[in-house]
Amino acid sequence: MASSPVAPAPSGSASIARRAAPRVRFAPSPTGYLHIGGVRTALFNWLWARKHGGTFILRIEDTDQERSTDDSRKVIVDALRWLELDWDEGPEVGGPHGPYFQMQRLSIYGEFADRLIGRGRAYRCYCTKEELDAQRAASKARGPKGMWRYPGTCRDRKDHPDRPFVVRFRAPDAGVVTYEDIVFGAVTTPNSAQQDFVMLRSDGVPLYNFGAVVDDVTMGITLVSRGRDHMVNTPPQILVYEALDYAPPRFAHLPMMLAPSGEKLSKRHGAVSVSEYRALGYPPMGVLNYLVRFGWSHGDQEIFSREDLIQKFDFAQVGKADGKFDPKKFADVAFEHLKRPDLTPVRRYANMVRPFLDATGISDPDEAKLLRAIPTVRERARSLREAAEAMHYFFRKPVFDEKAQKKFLTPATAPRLSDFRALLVCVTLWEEANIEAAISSWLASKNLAIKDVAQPARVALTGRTVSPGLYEVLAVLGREESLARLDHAIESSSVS
RNA sequence: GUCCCCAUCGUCUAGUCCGGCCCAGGACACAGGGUUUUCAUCCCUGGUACGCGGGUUCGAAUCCCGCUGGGGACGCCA
Repeated sequence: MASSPVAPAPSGSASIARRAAPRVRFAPSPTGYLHIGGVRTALFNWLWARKHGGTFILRIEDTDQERSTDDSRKVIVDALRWLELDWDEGPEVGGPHGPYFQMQRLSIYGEFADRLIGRGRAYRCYCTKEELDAQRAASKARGPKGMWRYPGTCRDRKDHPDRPFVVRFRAPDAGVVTYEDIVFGAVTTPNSAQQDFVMLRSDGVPLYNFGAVVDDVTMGITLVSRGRDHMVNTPPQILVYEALDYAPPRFAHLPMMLAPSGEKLSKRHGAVSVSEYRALGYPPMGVLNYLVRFGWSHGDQEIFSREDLIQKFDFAQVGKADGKFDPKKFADVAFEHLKRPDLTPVRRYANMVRPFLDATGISDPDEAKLLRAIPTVRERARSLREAAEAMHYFFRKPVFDEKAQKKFLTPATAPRLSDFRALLVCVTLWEEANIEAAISSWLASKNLAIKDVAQPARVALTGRTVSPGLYEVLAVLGREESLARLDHAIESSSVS
């Protein structure tokens, strides 16, 4: 297998040999939704590639045919696209090292397995699953402390051309594997702890520790970053690299993200999939920002734009300790992104909030009005869903909240509202500052405070007692619409 | 049982590599207060942490050892 073409080395005279552009990958198995912990892994890899002008590869590890589904593949791809974690090679974009689905690479694994068998580093094992299961059960029965390991029954057995077999790796009996983890430092594991693991199933489909290595080798992966739960797989994988005569890539394991309770983060702890967070109305960068700060830090900085992150991210600042997911902190980080126009420009905000507006029945909001409305709801909406809830009444006739109407739109308040409307008619240039100025002088002349009209006017204009500032609401609504709503409210107050 | 990893406020973390600037800083959360036309935003104040025990040192959150606690793995799952 040809080693992969990487970026050309800097020309000869350069005294400092620069490391070649990294090739990293995210390799999910399409067996469900895209877990938020998986996103963090994808993000760190993506960041590393983008920072160093490297290549980010998406590889689908679909060898578990029982659980893999095409739907799930689609969900993962959609989620990554939504998060804008774009891949340079992989499904839908192709690339020179494909295919990027493991089930389409079966012949490659077969080749590599044969090579290992030829070198005596792997062998065919004819033990049946039933036999092995029986042995496992027996050892379990012998005592709770006896964990079963494959005893190497077929290590020196002769080949049976007519019997089904799996291919096992021949693990060394002595020695150690040591590797330098970028985040955890030197990790040494004795080979005596390894066993002859299965590389290829009886149907020729590879298992994780073999498939991943073959793919990483043939795809030219230079750095593998994955969850700490995979750290135990690294020594056996390194053994395979060595048996194959390839230099292993660098490894950077990531501490795990647990549920607030300290358990493994799963569905029963609430939203864990990207699609759920998306549906809840959190912006992609909010999700990414929370995730990146989980296990990584850049001094005291909490909030990052995508560009900022690419510039500042480094595995050197990744911590080793596992942590617990905090929904409140998550919501706050997401809110910060929604609040700040420098992080979420108004047009982007508009695009993101539209589907949520649509869900409230506003399918084609007036663009100019939407752009005017967004700044007024930014700081009171912690999610896009809340944003839609906080502004849908700008786009349709308000429905009066019953209690609000009873309290603020009464025959007693009607005259004041009429006065209020009359003064607004005189405002020629309909802008917030002008509106405010006009109202202020009217208030002064009448010896009133804004308090005295604000709530009735608010209910008249929005239907509710809670809304952005009165002047802002008027400005968003526009002259005609404001006057019309006031008219309607005055009418219904006098009637009641 | 075997192997691997980890350990600073309730939570995410800075500080740990190169010991003194840390009687430990930031953020979220929590409690109290302020600004305010509603709701928010915003601002101020407060409490709470270096798991324990030994070393080394003039001096340790920082270095070493042990303990305890937590996590991961031991599949024809990934």
